[in-house]
Amino acid sequence: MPELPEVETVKRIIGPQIIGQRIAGVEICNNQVIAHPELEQFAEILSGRAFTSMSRQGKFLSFHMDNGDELVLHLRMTGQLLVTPEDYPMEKHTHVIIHLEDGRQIRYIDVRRFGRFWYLQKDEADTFTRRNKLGPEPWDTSFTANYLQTKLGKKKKAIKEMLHDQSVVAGIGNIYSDEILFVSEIHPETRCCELTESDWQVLAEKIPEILEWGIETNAMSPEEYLAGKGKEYRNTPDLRVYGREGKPCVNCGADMERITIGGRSSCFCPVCQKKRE
DNA sequence: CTAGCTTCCTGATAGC
DNA sequence: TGCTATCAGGAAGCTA
Repeated sequence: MPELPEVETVKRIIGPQIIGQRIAGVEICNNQVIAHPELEQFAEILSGRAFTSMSRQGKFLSFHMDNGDELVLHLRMTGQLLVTPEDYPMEKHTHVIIHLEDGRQIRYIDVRRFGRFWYLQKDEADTFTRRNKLGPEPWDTSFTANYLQTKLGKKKKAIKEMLHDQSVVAGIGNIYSDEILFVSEIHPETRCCELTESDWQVLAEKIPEILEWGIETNAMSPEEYLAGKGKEYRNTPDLRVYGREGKPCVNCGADMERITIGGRSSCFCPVCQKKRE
């Protein structure tokens, strides 16, 4: 699933291919993925605009337009963006096709159709995307051990669940939360109120470290991306934890275990990640 | 305010 | 072999 590192990867791959390009037309094959404005307006308003830059906030992607408008996209579970030649084979779950003036296309593919587009005109108040509810990026100066401890230190919820709360820190999903807790040597079920000051310090350090590592290992060429990696969002990042139930821990060799926390599967090493007493 | 449950959606996989 | 049931999960919406 695309999390912060994968969304950043999409931005880095797609951005350079489309910046400066003008939109010739928009085809919408499935209206569910357009959240705002109304369908007819969406295609109409995009046509003729040119892309000036791309940015990312948490798991939200933004395309900035030459007139100050902004196209926002959240990929949710299975959303994919591809820049293709005109005659590139069409994938089954293609919902939006943005035609560029040079003939290439930006295609939005989403098997489960949870992803959403919003088009915001310059100065239009964003009451739609909830980006204003996002917490800091992991690299913000405000993202510190003290911030985490103050925000979460009294909560009874499992730390694993709270790492997914986008208002605490933007960008973490189920895969990277497992990786983060593993390198932090914290059991995913540990209640936030049971974590020590040193745990919060480790988390404040490991969260940006793991997400940066994700971005670095995802690095790939646009050709590799189009050839199939775009489907996985990541370039075999060698996950140490996620999906390794029953396999040996890369640190100690013990069998990795899997449990369900807040409805999400969680993998961890029962030896390296002990619960706090 | 929080906790817990449901919804959205399809494809992969498990079980019979 | 072929059917049905379950699971996967980001985030919002709902109830208590």
